[in-house]
Amino acid sequence: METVFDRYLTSGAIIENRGVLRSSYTPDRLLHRSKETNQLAAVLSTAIRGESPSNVLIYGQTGTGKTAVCKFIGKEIDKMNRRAAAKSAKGSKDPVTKAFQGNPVSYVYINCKIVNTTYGVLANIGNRFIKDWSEDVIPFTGWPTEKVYSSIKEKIDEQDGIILIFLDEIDQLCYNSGDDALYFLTGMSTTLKDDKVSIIGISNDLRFNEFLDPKVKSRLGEERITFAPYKANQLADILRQRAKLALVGDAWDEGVIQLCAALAAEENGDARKALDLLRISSELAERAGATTLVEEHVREAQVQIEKDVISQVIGDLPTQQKIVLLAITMEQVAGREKLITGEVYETYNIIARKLNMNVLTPRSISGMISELDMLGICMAKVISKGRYGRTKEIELAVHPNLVQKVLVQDPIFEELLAKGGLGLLRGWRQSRLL
DNA sequence: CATCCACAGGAACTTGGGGGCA
DNA sequence: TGCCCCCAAGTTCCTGTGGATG
Repeated sequence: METVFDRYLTSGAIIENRGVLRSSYTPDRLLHRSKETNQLAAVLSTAIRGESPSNVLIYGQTGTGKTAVCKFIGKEIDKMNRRAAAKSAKGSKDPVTKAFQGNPVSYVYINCKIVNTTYGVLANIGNRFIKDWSEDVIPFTGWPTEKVYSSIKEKIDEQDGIILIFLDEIDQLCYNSGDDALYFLTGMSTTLKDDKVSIIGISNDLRFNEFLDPKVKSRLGEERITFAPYKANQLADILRQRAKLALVGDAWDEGVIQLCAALAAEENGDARKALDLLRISSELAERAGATTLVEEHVREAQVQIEKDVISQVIGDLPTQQKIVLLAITMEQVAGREKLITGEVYETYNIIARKLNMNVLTPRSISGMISELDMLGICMAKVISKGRYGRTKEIELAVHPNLVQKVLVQDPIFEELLAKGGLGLLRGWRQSRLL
């Protein structure tokens, strides 16, 4: 019996192995990143030899392979550990293995965009490292941070071997909770009996550590590795490597690869973007029933990605921020081109009351407008209107229909938008005057 | 040229919901 | 049960400010 899922579940005419096209997939061989991989391996190998490990800061824009290289290194460490374990029984004379046996290496990878508090980072390290603790000894909240710190320090002290802590998007950690966490972690290696903790910070913001405590800053930045953006031809190599693994042999050609690479190269050589283009265009092509991927699909994919990203961001906004966005959108639909903070607040106030939501203070709304600006959903420029004060000039940066389309899916806005759409504002204004 | 508007945006504090520990 | 902690979201209080206006 045929179901609606069949055509999507059976191996497609174009895609054979979808996972390979995701940017989170780590291939066996990283193309065009051997220099960086070797640099990192060289720094970390001093730790493996038992010398005191350096901390490393890795810089590079999004999609330059920072995370991929770190995950690759992680895989290699796993390999080494397995090799050392296998050979230990026979009393190996292999010098590499010998070095490794003396200093087994373990590592944690933490994404600081997700775990962005001092407590969270420390608890994560504790829960993943401590061998003789059963899982999740440290609760996700409850303990004093100091206690988390001292107990993991104590356990690490007892344990043999080197510990590598990969902190991806380390800048997010600093924005959110200052340098407390890094202070703890960089301090850990100095207060332990032996040096055996190394922090590998990954950031796409070159200036994130400017305001850190100088001591933390210098300890953290002992070694620096910078990742340059990929060139178009390098991106093409990467795409070709993945396409061979992921796509049906004769369903794609060089032109498609070149186009994906060229479009991504325009966006600061972002490999993630390149892979997304290839993956989405293959999916679009398959869904359209095509048997070969052509350049037209790639162009469609580009439009699609753009829209998806924005929809995703808007959909994930907290309710109050959605109300602010709706206020800006409705004003704009009602014909106002440039709003100021006060006007947005007034409209926000009306909508929030219509929805029976709490009405927040102007200070909070001001902050939310700035956030919408940072997310690229609206543009908010601080201007001075002289006698008439200093404020932000606010303008929507996305299409109002897109906002409506996304917000209508939220049950909170469903009724309101289904009834009157974005044009309700004038009616409300008039009824308020009467 | 000082004034003063309408906020910007930092910082400390509060609230409410998660939890631990004795 | 009471007192301790963590954390995010929001509030309160605050000082700062570009430039049209009188």
